Amino acid sequence: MRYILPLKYIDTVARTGSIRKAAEQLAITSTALNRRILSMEGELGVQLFERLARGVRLSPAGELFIHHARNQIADMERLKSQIADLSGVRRGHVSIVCGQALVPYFLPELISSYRAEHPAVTFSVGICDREQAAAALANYEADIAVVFEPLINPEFTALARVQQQLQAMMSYDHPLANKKVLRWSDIVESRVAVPTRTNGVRHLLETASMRTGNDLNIVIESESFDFLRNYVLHEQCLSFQIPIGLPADSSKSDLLSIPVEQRDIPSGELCIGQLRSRNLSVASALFANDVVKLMELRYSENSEIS
Amino acid sequence: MRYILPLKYIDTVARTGSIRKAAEQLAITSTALNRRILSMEGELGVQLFERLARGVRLSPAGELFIHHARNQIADMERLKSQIADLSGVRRGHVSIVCGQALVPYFLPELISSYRAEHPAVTFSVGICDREQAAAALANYEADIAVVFEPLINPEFTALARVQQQLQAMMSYDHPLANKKVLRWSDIVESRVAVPTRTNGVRHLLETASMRTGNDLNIVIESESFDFLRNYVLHEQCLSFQIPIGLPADSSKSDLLSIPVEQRDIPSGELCIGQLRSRNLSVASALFANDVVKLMELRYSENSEIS
DNA sequence: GCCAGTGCTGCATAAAATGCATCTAAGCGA
DNA sequence: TCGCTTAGATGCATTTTATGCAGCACTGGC
Repeated sequence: MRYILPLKYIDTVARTGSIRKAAEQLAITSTALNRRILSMEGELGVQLFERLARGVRLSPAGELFIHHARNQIADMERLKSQIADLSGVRRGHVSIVCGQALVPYFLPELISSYRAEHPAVTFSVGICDREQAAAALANYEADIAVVFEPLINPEFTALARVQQQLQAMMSYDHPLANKKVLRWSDIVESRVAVPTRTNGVRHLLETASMRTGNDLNIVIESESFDFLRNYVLHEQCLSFQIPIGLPADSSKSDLLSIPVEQRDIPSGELCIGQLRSRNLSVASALFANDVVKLMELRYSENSEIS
Repeated sequence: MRYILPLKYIDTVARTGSIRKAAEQLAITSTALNRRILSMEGELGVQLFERLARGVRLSPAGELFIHHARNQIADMERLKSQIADLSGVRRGHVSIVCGQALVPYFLPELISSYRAEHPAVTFSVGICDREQAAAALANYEADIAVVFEPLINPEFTALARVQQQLQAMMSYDHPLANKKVLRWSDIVESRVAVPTRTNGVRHLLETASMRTGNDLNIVIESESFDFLRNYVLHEQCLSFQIPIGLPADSSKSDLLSIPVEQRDIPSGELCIGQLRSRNLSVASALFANDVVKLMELRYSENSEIS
């Protein structure tokens, strides 16, 4: 869309923090881009960017403007998707950010079944921690975020929340393997492999640790759940996951997972959210709706039973 | 704003229903306007307008587009108002539509006191019936509507509602002048001067009339409350008004107003609303907030006492 | 069947955006 | 302190885009 172009230009400059870099990305000369910005500033009568020696930075007015611009760009996408809908084809793009727990089973299954119904809809999936997820929504880089234990933020609105009881993962020959439920005392006496501090699961563990005064016996810390999982196959220690990150049929797994007593570590919240007061495209809204339905179907009532 | 221009062009064409008329209004040639529309349609790959012999009409895709366009135009206004806010001046424009009851006291008082605080904010006030109010909001011609007994419509969202008990107005020498409360039987036995059917007050009267089977003894029907009011000064008959259309100090009035028993004619709802999912400009939002506060202060709890 | 009114098109012109070469200013390192 | 590099700004020629004029084809009403 031609008429949206000025907004995209400014958005790119804001993201790159440099007119020249943005110009390169946009495949035009820095001169042209520079002038567009100057003329836009002229029309508004306000400086959108502060000029620094090493580039540009959004001014307060620019912050307002960029929010507006991104909103309009997103709105345009939504409009195109709606118009495409009229012609019978359901097109569009859905951009998601999520925590690692969604990666192994939940999202792949859901997206593939969604795409089976709507083949013209494309997806981008970013994996990140809770803070980055919030930033991605705020930047309009993502339409939807699905995160465990989200940071409280008035800018975001939750479409659904479900409780997720912490699960301990171990090999079948682990000393605790015969237990039905793990207590905090079991955990502190075991070696554990845990995710890094930006992660929601780690956050729950830290909270329990603070509350009881018991330190965890951490032998491995990694940002990758996949790595932790693989490590537990080799050394007799515990790792942790939430139900949504486990296979629906637990018998098929090469690892044993046992729920952790809720009195010791309370359930965390898995939350799907979007930027408040933002209108999602048809495709995104529909997909978000599917996520909500499946989340609630699987984890709404009986989340305390593994 | 240059980059919004294409949207304004299309908006104007949609409003006038003719490219040539719109072109005239926009002070360009029809050729230029025509081409802009063609190119926009080309980019979208959809016809925005159906071409008729006598002009153009929005196609389904055009309906979607025009909604988007008006939203963006309004958003731009909001942005400019926010940016102006940064520089310390609270500028902006507030466009209101309302029923006649707001005309004599409520809105003039409130707007003048608002403007005393924010002299750079300008107002436009349209007087219309409930249906027109809904249309004005939907067309983005008005930001806020204040109407009595609004038509139910999922497109609109109410910022506040207060109950308004019907008041009968009469001269001080009217036979019913000594009553504290009027009953339906009093009304049907009197001559009455009533507003036209599009009005909310009339709607309440009609409902009561239907329910009881008693016809009103209508001697004058007028769309102007002002006229009705003046008429009651000359002939001994009843007219009707809601509290918000009466002076705060009733002793200052040249007419007597007596509440109508609620069991006979239930209170109607005075409602301030906006288009759902629309972001108001700073000025509009602030003013709407003032309206809500004053409405609730005056009429929230004790609306049954005149 | 005319006529007024509509949207659309070819061509010349006006306006705007772009690119190139260049300028000025500010941080960085020796 | 003195280059050196990098940033955004600017003058000018060029390309691209938008506009206006004259005229066309079509439609509905009188």
